[in-house]
Amino acid sequence: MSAELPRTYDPHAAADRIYAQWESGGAFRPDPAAKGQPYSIVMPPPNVTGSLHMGHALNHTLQDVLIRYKRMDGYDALWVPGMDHAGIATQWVVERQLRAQGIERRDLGRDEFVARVWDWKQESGGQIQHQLRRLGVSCDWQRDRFTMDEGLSRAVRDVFVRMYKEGLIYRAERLINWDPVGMTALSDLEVEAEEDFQTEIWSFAYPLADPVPGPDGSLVEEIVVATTRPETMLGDTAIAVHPDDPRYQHLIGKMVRHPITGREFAIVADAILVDPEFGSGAVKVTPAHDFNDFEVGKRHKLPMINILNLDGTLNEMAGPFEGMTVDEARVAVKARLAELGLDRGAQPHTMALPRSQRSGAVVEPMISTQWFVHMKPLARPALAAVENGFTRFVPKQWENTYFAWMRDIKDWCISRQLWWGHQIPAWYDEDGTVYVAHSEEAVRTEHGLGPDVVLTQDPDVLDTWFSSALWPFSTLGWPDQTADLARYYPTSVLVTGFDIIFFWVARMIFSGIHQMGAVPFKDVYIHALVRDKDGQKMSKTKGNVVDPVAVIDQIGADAFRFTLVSMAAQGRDVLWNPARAEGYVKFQNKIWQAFRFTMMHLQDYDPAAPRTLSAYDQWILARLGQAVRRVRVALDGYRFNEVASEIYQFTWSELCDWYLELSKGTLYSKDEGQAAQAARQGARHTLLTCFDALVRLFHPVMPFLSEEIWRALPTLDGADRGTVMTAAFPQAGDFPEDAVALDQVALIQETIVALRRIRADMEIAPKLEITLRAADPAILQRHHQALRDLARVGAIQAGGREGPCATAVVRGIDIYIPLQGLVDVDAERARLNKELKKSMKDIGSLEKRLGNPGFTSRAPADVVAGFASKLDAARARQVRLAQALASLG
RNA sequence: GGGCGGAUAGCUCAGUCGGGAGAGCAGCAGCCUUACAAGCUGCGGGUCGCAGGUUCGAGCCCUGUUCCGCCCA
Repeated sequence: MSAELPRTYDPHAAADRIYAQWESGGAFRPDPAAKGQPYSIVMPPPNVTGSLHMGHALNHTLQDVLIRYKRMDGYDALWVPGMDHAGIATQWVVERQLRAQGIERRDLGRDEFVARVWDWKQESGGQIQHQLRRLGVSCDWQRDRFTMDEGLSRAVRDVFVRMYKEGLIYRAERLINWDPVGMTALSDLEVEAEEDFQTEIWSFAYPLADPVPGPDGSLVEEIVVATTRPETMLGDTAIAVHPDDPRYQHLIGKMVRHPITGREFAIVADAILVDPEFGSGAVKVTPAHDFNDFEVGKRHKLPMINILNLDGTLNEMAGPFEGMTVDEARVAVKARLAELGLDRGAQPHTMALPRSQRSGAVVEPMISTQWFVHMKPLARPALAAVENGFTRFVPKQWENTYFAWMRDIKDWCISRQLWWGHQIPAWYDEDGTVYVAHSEEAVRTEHGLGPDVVLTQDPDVLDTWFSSALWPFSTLGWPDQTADLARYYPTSVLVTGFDIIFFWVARMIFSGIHQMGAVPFKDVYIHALVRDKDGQKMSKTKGNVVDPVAVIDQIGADAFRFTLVSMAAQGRDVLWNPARAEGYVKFQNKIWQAFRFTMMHLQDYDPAAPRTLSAYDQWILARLGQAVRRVRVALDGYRFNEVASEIYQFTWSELCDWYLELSKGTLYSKDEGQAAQAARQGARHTLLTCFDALVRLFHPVMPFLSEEIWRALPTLDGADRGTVMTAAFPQAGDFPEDAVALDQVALIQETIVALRRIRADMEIAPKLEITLRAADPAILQRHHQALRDLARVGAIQAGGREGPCATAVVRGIDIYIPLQGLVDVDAERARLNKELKKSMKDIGSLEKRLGNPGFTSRAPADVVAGFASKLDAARARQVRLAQALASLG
């Protein structure tokens, strides 16, 4: 059989085939008949325009690890996949394609354009889902949902109508963020600050309508203001100064004249807006184009003058500057004011420039009528839910981020001037009266409007996140009371990145509470961003993007996943380092080699034959049990890097480095005696047992490799094993502790390590056998084979030191290695001196600690006792080493 | 300006009771030993950012501080 196994593992050979078998075999679907509780996850829906990036790969790998673990552990595990319609992004993709054919969106008309978007979605949308399959995700594709599909659209309309009727959604004229390139309103969250934008702060003078005497008696004819946006002065409707500023007391309430339009307006006192330390201490106020000024306008009942068109050019209110872009107007206004002799100079200035997350355009605050969600009433229970632990953030520190945002929440602008998305279920009659209902028909019925009344639906669509906020229940069939909804809501855990805590997590929480009366998930596991190995964010412009699909092509999904899992430490960025990945490719191969070894020795395995288990067999099984316990604890605590670490350590450092080597003596023995045969069957049985459990243990992380090995392993009854996906996840109790075996093998390991060290230090040729001598060699003799195989020990004799010997002190026992003809005595003397020095340092530190009365009296007794016994052992060792040294003369 | 996170071996990072500092990679030395040279064996390498404090005892807790990153305004 082993002859059929390739010498090296090819991660690509069977991956696609295995995945197809899982999927067609229904292994991804939940099993309501499972003995355990439901365990459910809804996938953060990737954008339909997206392709797989490292963040997705990490996100989905972690979810897959959890869902595979729980599924194997007997839970009725459901993982719902899906995609997001990504309003702006998708509209842009399709618009760009049409434009390449010379077609403009507006020429097609709305219905035709939306139809084209659907066509595009059918053909090339969602390639990310194919890429996710490459990664091995085990979500239930039969439950695949899309935020624009019929069911979810109904949920969106339903929520909108309900919340409108509850007064939680309203339409109003407000200052909003306007994207002049995307030509749509944006929510606060969709505006990103470009930090460290270098500009200037430019000062100019407003002439007073009537000059007044200043404090010193001279005539004051102007007031100087400073701004980073000179063009907005066309919309100024006040000047503000601090009420306590002595420089301006005499000007409060006086009027200035607009140097371009001639309008007159007042100098007002406002303690909130004005920082007297900043600039001249006087601020121009443009209520229609600045959020702070808007508040000032409300406080002082100032008029609002909108100077911008929707495309960002200046409108008729800008007089001679009409039609210019903001940038052009800035230059022109400055020039005009300079001509008028009002320029008062400029200073370099660094600021944060608001940009649209999608289009990159500079966002303009603009007065506009839009739809909003009234947030305060929704935020209150959403805060309480997390405060009271109904939803738990992991790592916990993210709760603070959530709280901070929720406590200071602003109303949410949900309307977007786009065509692709959920059109707002609101209709207007010719008087502009608004009616909200599920459909035009419902509007007519509910409001008794006859067919003669002309109704027009609101052309705007809803923010994509409005539908994403419903995802945990809309995907399960809500508003219908489906069986899925009853069984799988609330979901068990949400796995996502911290960058969308506000966009998505928070909104799902208040939506779930409001619509369902229960939080949407019990845990939120927040993972980090994937950066490059130098900690830089991956971006196309930097050219440091790593394509996960290319990595999978190169090293396979399993090694890729294992790498991601091993790097997913809580509260830390994931720095993608190819060197780490390379290490796990080697690990994958290591598993393969151990598997080949196992299969080689299982050829003659007979489950029915008598077998005896050696101390090594019992030892590795006990260690396996410990590894299983630790892996489970790590999985339950979302400590993914520890999961990887435990699997790696056990497989390589315990199973391969020790057990396989220790078992060779038995396995390769030619002894045909009954005892030897039973021992061989015992070792074979242990190999099978280990691999059988080990592949189940690492299946959630490395699904393909585990499946290949699982299917190749023989079964006790010769029956088909089925898929490892639905095999039971190992329990620690399957492999009980065996204190005697653990202790005995630990002693042999220590002995072997000590002997190897002596051999290396003293440069004893690897092929030369050494002789051991000890006062009571019984235990060494019992493990003679292991000592021979792992440390080239020849004879083991009873006795003490005779002639020049090297000395190993293991657990207070002296073991002598006669050096006759092996090595020169000086080398051993040097070695012993080195050991002795170490030992004395050791004793010094222990004595110091135990000599401290504060320690002995205050530290817990078991801790003190622990150190005391360490000191005893260290002293004994020192004596032995000194004797050995003396014996060399 | 407010908040959060990080700083531990040459590099990348673990370190969840406060009880003698760890891994992988890199480095050095030796090995083709019957699963694996994508391997095996051994070795060297640390002022746990800095300064205080609490404690018998601090990488870990507290205060301050420097630098880096992120979020919010």
